[in-house]
Amino acid sequence: MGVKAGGADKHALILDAALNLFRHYGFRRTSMEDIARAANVAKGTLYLYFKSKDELFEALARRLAELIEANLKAVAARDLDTEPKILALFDAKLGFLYRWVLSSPHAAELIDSKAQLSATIFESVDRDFRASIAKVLRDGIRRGELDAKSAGFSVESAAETLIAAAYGAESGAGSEANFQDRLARIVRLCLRGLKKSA
Amino acid sequence: MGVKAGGADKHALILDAALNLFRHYGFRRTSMEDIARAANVAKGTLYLYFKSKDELFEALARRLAELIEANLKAVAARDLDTEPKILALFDAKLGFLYRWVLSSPHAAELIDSKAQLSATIFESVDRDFRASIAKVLRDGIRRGELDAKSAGFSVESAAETLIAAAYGAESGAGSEANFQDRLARIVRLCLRGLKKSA
Amino acid sequence: MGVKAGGADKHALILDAALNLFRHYGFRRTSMEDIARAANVAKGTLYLYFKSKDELFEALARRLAELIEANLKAVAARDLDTEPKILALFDAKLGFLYRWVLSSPHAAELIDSKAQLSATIFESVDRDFRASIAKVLRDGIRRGELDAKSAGFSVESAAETLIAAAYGAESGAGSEANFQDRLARIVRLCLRGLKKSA
Amino acid sequence: MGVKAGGADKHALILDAALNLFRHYGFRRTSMEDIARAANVAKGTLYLYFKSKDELFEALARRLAELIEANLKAVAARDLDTEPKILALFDAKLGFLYRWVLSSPHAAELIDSKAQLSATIFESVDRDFRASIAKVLRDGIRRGELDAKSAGFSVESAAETLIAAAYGAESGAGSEANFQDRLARIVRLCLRGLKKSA
DNA sequence: CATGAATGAGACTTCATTCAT
DNA sequence: TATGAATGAAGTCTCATTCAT
Repeated sequence: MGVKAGGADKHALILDAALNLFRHYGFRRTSMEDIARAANVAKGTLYLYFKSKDELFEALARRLAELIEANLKAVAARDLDTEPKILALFDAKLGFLYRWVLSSPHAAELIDSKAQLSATIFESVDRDFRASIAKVLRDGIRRGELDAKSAGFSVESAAETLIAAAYGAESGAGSEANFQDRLARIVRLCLRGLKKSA
Repeated sequence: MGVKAGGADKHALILDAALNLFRHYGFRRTSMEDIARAANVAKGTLYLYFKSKDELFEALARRLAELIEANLKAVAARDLDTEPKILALFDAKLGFLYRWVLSSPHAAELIDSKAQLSATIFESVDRDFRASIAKVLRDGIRRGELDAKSAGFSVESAAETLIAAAYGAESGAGSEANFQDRLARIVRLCLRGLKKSA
Repeated sequence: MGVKAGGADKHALILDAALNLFRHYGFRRTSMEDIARAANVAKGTLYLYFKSKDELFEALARRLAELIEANLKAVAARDLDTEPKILALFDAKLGFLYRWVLSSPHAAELIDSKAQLSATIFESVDRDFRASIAKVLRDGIRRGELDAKSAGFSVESAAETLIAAAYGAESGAGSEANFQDRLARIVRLCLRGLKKSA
Repeated sequence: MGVKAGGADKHALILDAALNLFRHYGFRRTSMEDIARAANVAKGTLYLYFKSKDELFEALARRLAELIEANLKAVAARDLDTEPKILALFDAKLGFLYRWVLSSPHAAELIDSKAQLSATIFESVDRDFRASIAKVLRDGIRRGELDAKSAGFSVESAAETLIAAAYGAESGAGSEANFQDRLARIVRLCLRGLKKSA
């Protein structure tokens, strides 16, 4: 996952192996045995680093969340126009997620696996993300490009709606290119819906 | 699923029990034993009606698809304005799906379970759905309410984008009310994006 | 089994179907369902004619035994030389058995299935058979062709030994032609061993 | 099987337990649970050593084949007269098989169980065996004791016929003593049939 | 820290047999 | 007699987790 653990950090090594297998075979079809083999450690070793298969999965989710958080921070610092910025933010979160999880044929299972769990982990990321999007919208409104109010939306509602719509870009996208396309079109369409009507 | 089979039609009885359990516990956590118990039949009886657990699931998917198809047909026949019609169509498909599947904490697993399978089964429904949405958009354009072209979309592209966006209404909606709200807002926002810019 | 039951005698009809299936798929791999289907009756009907699967098998064995007994009687009445008569007797029993049972890839299972059972059923056939063979040997001795004594055998012992040897003709014969060949050679060799040493 | 593994070699321990149970109850009537219990291991442990019940059986067959092969080699090296040698060879193969398999009431099933499988495994043993028998016959011919040709047999045909006949010693022998008796008589009778007719 | 043999609950599926019609 | 839907015991195999070394 970007972090190509050499051999020292078994924790990361195991997580890498696990993510890889989960993406290819799904959570359930991947046995602890498989993970151990892929990580070149003994089965028992997994339990030295993770209390259970579920906790291993949780750690994975946590790591993804951290990486996304970092991505978001980096994008937030960049100076971009409204639409490019929105797109960049979506790419930092959704795009990243797509590449590492959603593109898997077992995405659904992975997301489901411990839905509540993931929810907790991604909560703060989601909050930050919503705030970032809202901020961009607010900037756009301040600059007179957008006008949520006349469209009947509060800024928060507009942000939430935009985000929800963007999540739809994944459903059955098939390829990342297609996913990016859809995402761009959804964003474009929604932003147009938020434009000041002359 | 609406059809509360009395005791005669065991096929439906079993499917009802299964859907119920799948929604509550997910596909894998629901054993054939559980289904049998819930349907008040013996384990072996399940195999008189369905060759395997997978086929049982398939039958369930097929039934959902049929019901959705029927819903869509009914809505398509109604005479409504653009936005209400779009919403009604989405409700006939997404709303229905939400109520029976997506609202489950195990929705993802259910959708994933036999992704390819479901894909095949829902293919024709999806096609019809896309066609219906596109038709409404075309009508809107003809009546001068919408103008996809000036928004930079072909009708097909607009329909696809709208549909994708609408699918996002589900992600973490939490409750049907919230889901309906989001859906309405997404549709409103997107349609506004397709309005003729004065 | 020669008796091609028309439709009146369900008893025989079922046995025919069963033997056929047993030969092709073995006792265990043949379900009562299969037999019922092949016999064009309902599963429950089987239980009107046979108390259980085992009893059905038993009836089959009994029928085979009867047919063999009849065969033996017919051959015993024929006027033949020593070797041809021995061969004819073996064909009436072993050959018949080979054609209907031993040639099956599941012969072993069929023979085993209820070994004790079959033993009882075939006991009298075996006794008659041994007696017939012994009689032929005695005739041969009387005619001066054979001389069991100088070979170190009593007539009974010679008969038993010859029969045992002949049973070996089946083991891995592969085809009936091969089986017949082996049988002929074994008989020839053994009879030569019983010849008066000049 | 002679090798009473203490507790270290579970592989052998399991095979011993399995052979024992198979002999008493047959292949199918013996469940993996039974084998596990008899070997004092957990069900899952069986699958650490054998991929499936069938493979367990296969391993058993292979082990028997190896032991027989060793037996044959030992006997082949001994310097014995024609008849004793033939008997010793038969005992090394058939006798051994009788003691470990054929004496079981479920012998047939065991032999049948995976007939093709066993066939492959025992193929080379059988080939060696046939060669050994043929060699003894050839030696006997060279020494002038036997004369296959005047009996109308080639050496190979004589060997094959003798072997086939010997296999008959098993059918319904009842006890090993009886089996050995029959075997001895069959061999004696057949060898007498191959003697030079003065 | 690391190993991997061992465990055993639990899952799916088959099929001989019964019984209400 | 005849039916065939229903039963449920029994069987094979998987895999997360533990623990002695």
